[in-house]
This record gives sequence, structure tokens and C-alpha cells, in this order.
Amino acid sequence: MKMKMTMDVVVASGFTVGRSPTVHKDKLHPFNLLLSGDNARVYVSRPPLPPPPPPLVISPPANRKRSAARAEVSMATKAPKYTYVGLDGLKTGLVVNAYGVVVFFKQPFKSRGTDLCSTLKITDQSNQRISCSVFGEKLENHPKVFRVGDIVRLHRFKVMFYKNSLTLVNTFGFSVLAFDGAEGGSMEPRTSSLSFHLDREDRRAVEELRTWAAGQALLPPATTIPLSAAQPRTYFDLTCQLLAKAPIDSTCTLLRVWDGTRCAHTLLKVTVEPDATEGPTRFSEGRERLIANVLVYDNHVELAARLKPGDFLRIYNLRAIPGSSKVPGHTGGQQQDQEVDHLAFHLHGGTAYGRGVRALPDEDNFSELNDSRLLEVWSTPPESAGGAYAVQHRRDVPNDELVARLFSEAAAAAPGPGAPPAWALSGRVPVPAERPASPPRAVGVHLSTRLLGEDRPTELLFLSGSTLEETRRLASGYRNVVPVRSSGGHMTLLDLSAPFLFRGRKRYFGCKRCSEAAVRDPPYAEGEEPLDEKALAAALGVQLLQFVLLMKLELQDATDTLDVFLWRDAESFFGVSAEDVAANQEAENSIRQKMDSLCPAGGSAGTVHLTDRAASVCSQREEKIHTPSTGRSFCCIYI
DNA sequence: GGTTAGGTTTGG
Repeated sequence: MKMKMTMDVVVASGFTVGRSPTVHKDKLHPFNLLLSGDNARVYVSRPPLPPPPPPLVISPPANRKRSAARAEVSMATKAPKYTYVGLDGLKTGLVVNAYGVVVFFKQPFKSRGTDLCSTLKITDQSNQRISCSVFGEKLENHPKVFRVGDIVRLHRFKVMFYKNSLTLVNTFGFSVLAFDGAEGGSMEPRTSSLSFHLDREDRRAVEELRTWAAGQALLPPATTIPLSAAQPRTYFDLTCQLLAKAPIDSTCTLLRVWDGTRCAHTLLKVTVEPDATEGPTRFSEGRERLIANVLVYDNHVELAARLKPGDFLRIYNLRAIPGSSKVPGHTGGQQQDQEVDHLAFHLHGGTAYGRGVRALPDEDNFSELNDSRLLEVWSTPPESAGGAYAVQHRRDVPNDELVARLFSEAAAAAPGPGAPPAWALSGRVPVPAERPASPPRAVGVHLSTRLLGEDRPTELLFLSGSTLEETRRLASGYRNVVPVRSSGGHMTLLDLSAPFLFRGRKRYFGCKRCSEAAVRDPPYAEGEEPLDEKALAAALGVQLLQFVLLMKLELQDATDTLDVFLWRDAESFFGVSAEDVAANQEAENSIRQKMDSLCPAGGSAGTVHLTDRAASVCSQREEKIHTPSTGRSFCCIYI
């Protein structure tokens, strides 16, 4: 007989009552129910359903002793109905189901017994704060709570009384679901259970707790910060990716991690034996500057041993220590006194303040690290030891609507002619008003006198006061069109969110952070080389952004789904350049066609074969990804 | 169907 819950009600009939031969030993009931004959029946019903419902399930007739004991509950298709108790309604000894908002938690740590232990403190609308302990051998069965404010749904927790307070402790068959605690957040529960029920009432309970918690100031100030914000003498939580690790001694392990941001302080260098390192032993210089060395001690060493390079981690209560720091066995840097500003990161022993480290599931990375942060982590080419590596200055290619608005704003902000630059032949060309009732308009055109002198009149046009559409049209008659505006009497480029250059149908963008744009007398007029985007970017002080094609795929086979980022090979996969995709519809269409054949709309998905290398990268990272979605172009810059 | 834990740092 399959009993699903401790609250199941069992009705036995046709059994014989007999004395228990073991009553003195087990101190249980003095009588036993003995199954004999063919008339025995077992009924199971699922409360709480007042008034008691008719039995949901009737076992088959019990023909023999053993078969009765193993009779399957064959109709247990209806989801059990759970009732939840408020945290002010706990009574010692009860086994309860409850919801709560996490106000404190410790990641699973090794107890003195045989299990790992997670502890939570939760609260609800009753404002009770209740401790909660979860014991279990397997890490994966522990609650997936990652931050204070998460909401948990507990099933089958026993109320125990200890040291003047009530505590919830898991009982056999318990389950914990964890939800994002933010209003409007995901309703996708984090769970270790293979199956669980989540209905409308559950969602409503989660929403009500979110709303309540939002008005309660329950949450302490955010402790999760990027490496770039890490300050000496502080404790913080770090979400990062593990690149490599190495044991230092029996009480200390080195984790080499990054989160894509650069710490404002020099980072501690730790040298270890290459043989002892798991993961790459060397990184490019540029990448090295982004890597923090984290020393984890004592009880955390054992959990750190389970982490693999490529894992995304959260490290709780990490301590940033300034100045020199002794590392058992090995210390980096030749002269300690020169390392005055460096930061060391220690995860001290113990579990105070929720200290611990834990690998995050993939889903969490996507919500936690936003797309650009994720890209950053992902997109740094691993074999770029030769020098180039991607940095943060990455953004989406803006759509035409936004670009058109930037053009209109620039034209409206500086109407009329600015002082024409000395190096240019300038003029104004009347253009049709945008609307019939609008005042007449004129577009400013500026041609380099040097280029004109070299009989290269269509090589370069500076254009002011034009709309996006006008600029686009003129770009068919001039090799290079640079939109400009007048600012403080000078000619300047538009906001670098807009393209700084139109070449035919191609548009080029500059990095908003790295560029030092200035429109000067173009020094590129001499020479035989035609002007291209690189020469113009250099002349205008623009740091050119490179187009990158990023594809996100979700692959699925019989066993699981796998999320895949197609980045470095996306161009060869689709047979188009990212620059072309941004510039013309044909290239975009060819991508769309391939995507449609891979994943026909409304139909079954196509087949993708991962190369061994791709498969190994994917499995190493334990990544998850999804059905072909849209192609997106990104700009990024290489230094 | 036992036991474990039962928050609160300054340390390599």
C-alpha cells in the first residue's frame, strides 16, 4: 500500500485483532491487526476534507498476507490537499505545513551527526519569527534558499520545543519549495523534489507574503555586491563564477573567481603548485586583473571540494581584508610591503552570519546576473591568452525608433546654422517639413575642402539637422555620412547611442564610455586609402564598437534540456557577418530561415548535433539553455 | 523514522 502523506486516513476491515508479542519491547499498542482470510480490505482517504469524504481509493481484495501489505493504491491521481498553519498557530508535536519569508538562513553545513544541516528563520503575517532546521544527507535535498527575503513553502515539518522557542524540523517525506520573494517575481519554485503540486492557492499565498513582506522592511540592506564595489574591512555576499581552484592545505582552499567586474583595489596574488590546480593555471593578463582569489577555511573546505570550475557560486559573508595577508605555505608577491593596497578575500570557518558557499542552479544565474553581466562572464574567449579580451562596454544595437528620436532631438536642440568649421565647405539644403503645418526646414551639409580639392566630393559628408530617414537616403549617394550637431558653437557628434557613421546600409557605433569624440579637420584626406570606418573612428576620437551576433538556443533530448549560447561561432554557423545582420534585411532573413528550419513555428523542434568540444564545454558548465529565440546583435569592444 | 542545530565574525 502506498501511503503518500502522514495525514492519510486508513480504514481496515476484515482483519483479526490479536495480542502483540512485542509489546514489552517496543512499547507500542498491546494489540495487532492480523490479516487473515480473503475478506480483508484497506481504504485510504485523504483529509483534510471536512466532512470526511468517501474513500478515494479502495485496495484490491487481499488474498494473501503479503499481497495485502503490498497492494497498490491505484487511483491516487488526485493531488493531496494541504492546509497551512500560520506561524502563530504552531503547537509542539504537530506535523505542519507552513509558508514563510526567510529572514535568516545558513547554507547546508555538516552537522556533528550524520547529516548536513540547513537552518532558516522564517516569519509571516503573524510577525512570529520561527527557527527551522532541515537535516539530510544529500546536499540536493536541502532548501534552495539563496537570499534573505526568499519565500519558502514547508511540508511536513514537526514543531519541536527547545530552549524556550519553537522550531520546525523536517520529518520523513518533507518538502521545501523556495520562491523569489520580490513582488512580481518569478513563480517558478526552486525544489529538489521530482514532483510537487503548485496550484492557484499556492501562488496566491506566495503573492500575499510578497506583498506583506514588501511593506515590512524585513530585509537588511543588500549584502550582495559585485567585486567592483568590494571595500576593505567589509563582509559581503558575492555571486561569481569559479574559474579554478587549488587546495592550499588541509584547512584552506583557494577559489579563483570572477564576476566580470573589476575590483577597485589591487587583488591578492596567491601562487600555488600548478599540479594541484583544478582548472586553468594561467589566464591572460587582462583576465587576471578581474580574478579574485578567495581563501575558504575549515568547514567550507569540504563543500568547496564539490565545486567545479565553471560553476556559478554565491559566497556568503565573504570578508575583504586589506593589506598583506599570510597564506599557509605560499605567499604571492616578492615584497610584502609593496602590497599595501591589495585585497584578500576570506571565507572564515564557521557558519556565523550565514557564512558559506554554494553553487547556484542555472536558472538563478539568469535572474541574478542580468544578460550583460552574463555575457561578460560568457563571452571572454578562453583561448585569448594572446591579449584581446572582451570588456564591459557592450550594449544592444538600438532599434530605428530610438535612433530616429535621437536625430529629431539633435535637430530640435540646435536649430539653425552653427558656425561652419574652417576646414569645411558648408551649406544648407531646404528639405520638406515633417508635417504640412510645420515650419520649413533645412539640413546643414559640410564637405571637407581637402577632399573636394582631391576631387573626392562624395567621400565624406557631415550632415546636421537631418532626420534618420534623410540621413539614410543621403548615405546612398555618399560613401561616408557622419551626423553632427552644433554644440556651443562647435560641430560635434550626436549622442553615441546613435550611429556615428553611415556607410551605405551599414551603420557604425562608438563606445560611449571610451570615446573622446571631437570633429576636427580630418587628417585622413591624404593618401590613396579610401576612408573606412576605422580611419574615420580614429580621426573622430571614436572607439569603434564591433558587432557581435549572439544566439541563445535551448536544446532538448530525452534526458534534459540544455541552454546554449552561440557567440563566437554564430557567424560561421549562420554564414553571415554580424555587421551584415545589423545592416540588411537579407542577412537577417537568412538567419530567420535557418532558425525556422531548426525550430519550425508551432511544430516539433529540429535537430542540432553538438560537437564533442561544444558538448564538453556545455557539460562542464552544467549550463541550461533554450529553444531558438530571436537573434540579437550586440556591440562590443575589444582592447 | 536515531542524531544533528538551536544565527551574531574580527581569524589563517
